[in-house]
Amino acid sequence: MRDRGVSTVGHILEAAFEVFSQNPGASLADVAKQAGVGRATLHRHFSGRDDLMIALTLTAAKELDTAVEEATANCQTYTEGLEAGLHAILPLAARHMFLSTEPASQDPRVTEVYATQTRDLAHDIDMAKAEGTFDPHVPTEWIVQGYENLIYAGWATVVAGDATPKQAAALAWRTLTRGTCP
Amino acid sequence: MRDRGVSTVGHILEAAFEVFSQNPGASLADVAKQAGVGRATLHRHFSGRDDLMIALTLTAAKELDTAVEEATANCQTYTEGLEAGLHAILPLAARHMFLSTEPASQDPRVTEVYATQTRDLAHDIDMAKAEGTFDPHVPTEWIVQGYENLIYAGWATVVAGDATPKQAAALAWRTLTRGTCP
DNA sequence: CCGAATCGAGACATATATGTCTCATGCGAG
DNA sequence: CTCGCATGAGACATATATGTCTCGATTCGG
Repeated sequence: MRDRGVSTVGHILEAAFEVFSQNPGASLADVAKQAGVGRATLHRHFSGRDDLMIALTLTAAKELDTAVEEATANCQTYTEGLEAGLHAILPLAARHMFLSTEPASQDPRVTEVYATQTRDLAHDIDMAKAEGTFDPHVPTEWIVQGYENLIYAGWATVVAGDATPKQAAALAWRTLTRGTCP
Repeated sequence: MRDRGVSTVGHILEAAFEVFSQNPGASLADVAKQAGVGRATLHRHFSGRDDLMIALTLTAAKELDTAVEEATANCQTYTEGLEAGLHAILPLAARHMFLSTEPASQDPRVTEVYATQTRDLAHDIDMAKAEGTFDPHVPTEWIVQGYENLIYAGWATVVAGDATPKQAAALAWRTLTRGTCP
């Protein structure tokens, strides 16, 4: 197999992340232009908008998975893993957030990916509860939401120029665990 | 002036909040249908999509302002005010969140409203810092982001059926101030 | 060098969203 | 009751997004 095909698909996906991050309603022509490919070429690889969105979701999930696995490889506890994972996810948050505002895809692979991600995160949080990191009286569902949304808050802070990714991740973790009190 | 005109505009705005909350890319026809008015009637009151979005933004800002002012009328401290404001804002978050993903409007009224909101919140947080509620070493910009995003997290928790609005607001405030540690 | 595959550009048809217009209807004011 | 006004329904034109197709250029393997 030539690598040109793979490269083209990669360019399109990368361009789609950039364009849709800035404007979720952008046209496929905008994506093709950003990717530096013809509009027809985009359609050669993705049958349409839905198909592209599904590919973006699966790509994003894989990127996330890889980044988290790599970051948590040497972690001894679930608590450390969650903190390291937060640091790993934050720089990737921008490209993935627009997907959450997308009308829910009916594709079974997409729904399964989301379910797996949430389930795994909830599991790790439950384990971290057992390690004494989180109050057992606080619902795990809430901590999941807090984890995800504080990552988004961190990314927003980075975009605003008010922190580096590392600083933002540290603030997010501190807030989730100890809050912002003195 | 008859009240029918006002009522129609109100219905359209209300419908737009509902429709765009679920699908930011919905058509104006969808909005008109949800509002129970003709498509032409919508165009009689709003020149187009942009005009409608601006009206939604200003309406949302006014709703927020009213709710917060009412909730904080009897508060003695800035800290109490922030907590009461969080409780007041959370139930309204759903209708406003989609506006933040909208491509930034160039309308001066919109940009000014956003600037004022953020400035006021930052001011209150600075005052609450002086009251000892927040660590002065934590950037105010971060606390602003945390405040806003934990509200969103709370709303998401409510939508998921995992908490009541009151519970979610309490969890958000607790997390922002003390975190989720035991 | 030759052939196959892929690509960019662009023409073309279609679908949807948008904006404007007309006309008949309903409802309240006078 | 009659008039006037806002409305609903729908026709109409336009713009944009989308999906398909063709053709010539480029690139890589043989």
